[in-house]
Amino acid sequence: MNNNINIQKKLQSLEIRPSVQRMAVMDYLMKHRTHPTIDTIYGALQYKIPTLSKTTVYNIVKTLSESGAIQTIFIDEKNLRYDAQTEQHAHFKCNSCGMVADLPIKELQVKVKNPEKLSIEELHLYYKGLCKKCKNKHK
Amino acid sequence: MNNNINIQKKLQSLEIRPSVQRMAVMDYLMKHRTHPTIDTIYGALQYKIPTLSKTTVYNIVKTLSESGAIQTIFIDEKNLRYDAQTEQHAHFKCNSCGMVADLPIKELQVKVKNPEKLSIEELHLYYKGLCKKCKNKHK
DNA sequence: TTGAAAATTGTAATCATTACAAAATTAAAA
DNA sequence: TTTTAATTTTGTAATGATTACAATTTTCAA
Repeated sequence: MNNNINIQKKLQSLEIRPSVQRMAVMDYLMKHRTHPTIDTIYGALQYKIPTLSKTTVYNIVKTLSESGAIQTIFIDEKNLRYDAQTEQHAHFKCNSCGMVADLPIKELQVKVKNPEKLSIEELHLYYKGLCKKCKNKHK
Repeated sequence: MNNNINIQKKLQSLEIRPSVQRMAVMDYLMKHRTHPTIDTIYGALQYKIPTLSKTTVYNIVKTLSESGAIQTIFIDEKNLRYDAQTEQHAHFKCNSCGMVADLPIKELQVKVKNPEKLSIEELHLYYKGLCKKCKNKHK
């Protein structure tokens, strides 16, 4: 698979050694835009890499997140979630089923009062509500 | 204190019985716009209400949050935080000291693609960066 | 005054995450 | 290639926030 080569290069460009485990996590996140939790990632990869440890998955997402290769999402009270899409976009969480989706931003214009001169580096946009399925059920 | 009467009325209007504990938590959140954690709230109130249990604080913020009296903030990987300000405003978290501040919104214009017809109910805006103190230290 | 419902409390359980040390792997030096 | 050091992975144990639950207390209405 030459997809692996891309991931390998991507990690190397961030000075992250492309171990089997790291490539697998990165690959999984790039192919599954579902904002998975650690458990989901671990559950999906443990068959491909039978020796995989959940601690390793924790270590890897930490490394990837600190280097900016992926994003950590704080939208759920239970688990952190991870996202390989690092360009700016909003997230939506269904308050009923817990599903998290991407919402591409078409237009964004925000101005906030900042008298304390806080040094702003990132902006995160989270929407909450009901997904289509849950909305219909609740009727 | 006639402040208590306001809080009492506020809770009653939301059909929440104004117990001593609930009034104290609501009062604390209204007076301390610091987005405290459960531990902070409990730590501050346990002297005034010596019988107070941390479980009660959990129960109360849940009740208040479900009724819309307060907001639950998902901005920190460790703890949930609570905010009595329920009008729309953004939050800022310092990536160094962890402090959370309010940022009043002067102007907001967002349009997102929503092909899945997700039923959007709320929007949360989170900024992250460095507060003034931490910014200066890091130099 | 009494009894039912609601709220509070303390303890135990759960569960996500982190700490840590040992084992395995990789890269670099000789 | 062999040796050595650094890095990564792994499993287990610890931590810490939150929840479950049952007992107690308080409140409210009959």
